[in-house]
Amino acid sequence: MPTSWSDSVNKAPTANGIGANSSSQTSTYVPPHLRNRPPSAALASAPVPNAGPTWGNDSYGQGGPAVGPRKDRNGSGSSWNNRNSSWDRGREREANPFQNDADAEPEYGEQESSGINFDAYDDIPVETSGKDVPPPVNTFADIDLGEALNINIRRCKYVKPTPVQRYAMPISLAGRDLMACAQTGSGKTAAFCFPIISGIMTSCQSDQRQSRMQHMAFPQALILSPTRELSIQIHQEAKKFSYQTGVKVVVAYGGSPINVQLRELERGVHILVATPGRLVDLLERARVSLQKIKYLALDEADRMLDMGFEPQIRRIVQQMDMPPPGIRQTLLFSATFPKEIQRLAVDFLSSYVFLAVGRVGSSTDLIVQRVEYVFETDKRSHLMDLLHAQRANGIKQALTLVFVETKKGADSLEHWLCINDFPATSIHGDRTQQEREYALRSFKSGKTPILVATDVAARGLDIPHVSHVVNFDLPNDIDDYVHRIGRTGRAGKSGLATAFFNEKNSSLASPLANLMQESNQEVPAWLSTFGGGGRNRRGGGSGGRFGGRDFRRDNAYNRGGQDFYASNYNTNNNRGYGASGYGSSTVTSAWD
DNA sequence: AAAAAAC
Repeated sequence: MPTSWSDSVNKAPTANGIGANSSSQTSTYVPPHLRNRPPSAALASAPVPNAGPTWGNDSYGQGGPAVGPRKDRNGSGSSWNNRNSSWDRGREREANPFQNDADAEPEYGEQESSGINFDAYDDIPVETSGKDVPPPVNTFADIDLGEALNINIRRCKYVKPTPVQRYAMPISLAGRDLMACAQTGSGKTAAFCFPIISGIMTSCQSDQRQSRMQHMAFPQALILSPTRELSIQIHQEAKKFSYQTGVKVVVAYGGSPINVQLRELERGVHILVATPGRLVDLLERARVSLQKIKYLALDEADRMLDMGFEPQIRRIVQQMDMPPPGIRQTLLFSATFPKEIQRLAVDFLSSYVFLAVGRVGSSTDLIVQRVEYVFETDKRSHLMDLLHAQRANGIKQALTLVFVETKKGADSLEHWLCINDFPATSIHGDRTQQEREYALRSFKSGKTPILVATDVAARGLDIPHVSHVVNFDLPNDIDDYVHRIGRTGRAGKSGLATAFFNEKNSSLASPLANLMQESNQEVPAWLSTFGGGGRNRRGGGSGGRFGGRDFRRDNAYNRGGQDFYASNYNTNNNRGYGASGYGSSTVTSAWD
C-alpha cells in the first residue's frame, strides 16, 4: 500500500502502455506545451525513450512534403499574399509569438522528453453522429489549410493531428456545425482554430474593407470562454497559429483596461477571443458588431451554457446582430457535456455533427486518484502532512494545485501555508486581474510551487508540471472534479489527485466511487457507506457518467414529439466499442 | 450556497 506521495506517483504511470512499448519508426505524440520547444536544446540533453525521428523532424504528417505548392481556392489568380490592401498592413511589426517560447519555460529535467506513444491513438474510441458526417483525415497534408497556416503548424512542431483534430477539422472545413467532446490537452484549441483561421484567410480578399464606421470592429469569428485566464491562453495559442497569415486575433476580457482592448480592436480584428461580460460591454458601447460573424466557438461549452452563463450567452448569440445558425457556423467544444446542456445547445446549432473522442488510457488512468477521509478541522494539518512528504522526497518543481470551495477559504489557506514556510499564492475572483495573472505566472515558473485556487482555475488551463492536485474542498458536481484533476497527469506524465472527503461531500460519494472504479482506481470501502441520498444528475441515465454521448440518441428525447432525428440519422462508431461497451458505463476518462 | 463574468 502506497504510503507516500512519491510511492503513488512512482507506481502509477505507464502501466497501461502509454509511453511504453514504443515502436521506433512511428510518430510520437507531442504534448502541446512541448511542441514549441527548439528540437535540440532541451531534448538533446536527455535520453528520449521513444526516440523516433519525429522530434526535430521538420516534416509533419505521415510523409509527403509539408508545404507544397498550393492551389488557390478562390480560382482567381490572387492570393492572400498579395500586397495590395490593408490586409498586409502591420504585418511587419507583428511580434513573433514563437520567439520567447524557449525562455518562457524553465528546464524541468529528463522526464520532459517522455512522450506518449501515438500508436495508442489507433484504438481510441470515437463516436460521431449526425447526418452525412465528413470522414476524418490522417495528416495535416490531407486537408488544405493554406500555406501560411501550414508553416505555423510546423513551427509549433505539430507532427500529426491529434484524434480530435483528425475528426473535427474536416467537419469544420465542410462548414458543418459541431458539438465536440474532447480533452484540452490533446489539441482542442487548434482543432477549432485551424479551420477558422483557414476559412478567414480564404475569404479575406472579398471581405477586406473594414467598415466605414471607424470605431466599430467587425470580427468574423468569435471565441468565448468562461474565464479570463482561459481567454488569454486561447489568444496566445491563436496568435501562434495565425502568425503572418494576416489574420488578426484580439482578446477582450474584464479586469483590465478597456482602452487598450479598444485600441487593439480599432486596428482590425478577424478573430475575437472574449469572456462574456466584457464582450457585452463592448457590444453595448457599439464598439463591436457581430453582424460579420461567420464562426462562433464556445470553449468549455457546457460551462458557458450552464445557469450562470446562459442568459449572457443567449444575449450575445441570439439578441444582438449575430447571424443565425445555418448562416454562421457554430462549434461547441467541451469535455463534459451533460444531456440537459446538450438540449440547450440545440438552440445555437444547425444540423450539427456530434463528436466524442476519447483516448486509450484516458487521462484519469495516468492520474492516481486517492480519497482520504478528513474531518473539516483536520484538513490543514493533513495538507501539511502531504506537503511535507512531498518535500521530503525532494521533488523539484513539483507544482501542487489546491482547490478550495470559497474565495475567502483560498485567501486564508494561502496565508496559512505561507506562514508555515510553504511558498504559496492564490487565484480567485476577488483578486485583481493583475494579481491573478501574476499568481499564475509565479506558480508556472515554480517561484511559488503551491497555488490555492477556486474553480476559476478548474477548466482549460494548461499548466505544465502540475504533479499533484489536492481537492481540499471537493466540488459538488462530479464534472467539476473531473475538470479539476485534469490539471495534472497531462502530456503523458504521471499525476496524483488527492481528495479530502467527509460528510459534507456525501452527495459526491457514489458518482466519485463510480468514476474511480471506471478509471481503475482503488476505491476505499468506506466510501460506499456514504451517498445513497445524493442524487447524481447523470446517475440513472444510460452511458455511464461521461457526457460524451449524443443526447439525440436517447429515446426519451424523441418520445412524444415528432421524431425529428430518427430519419437520416447515422452513427459511426470507430473501434473501441467492443464487448466492453463504450456507452455502457465502462467508459471513464478525464475528458477535459 | 459558491464560483465565474463589466464598469
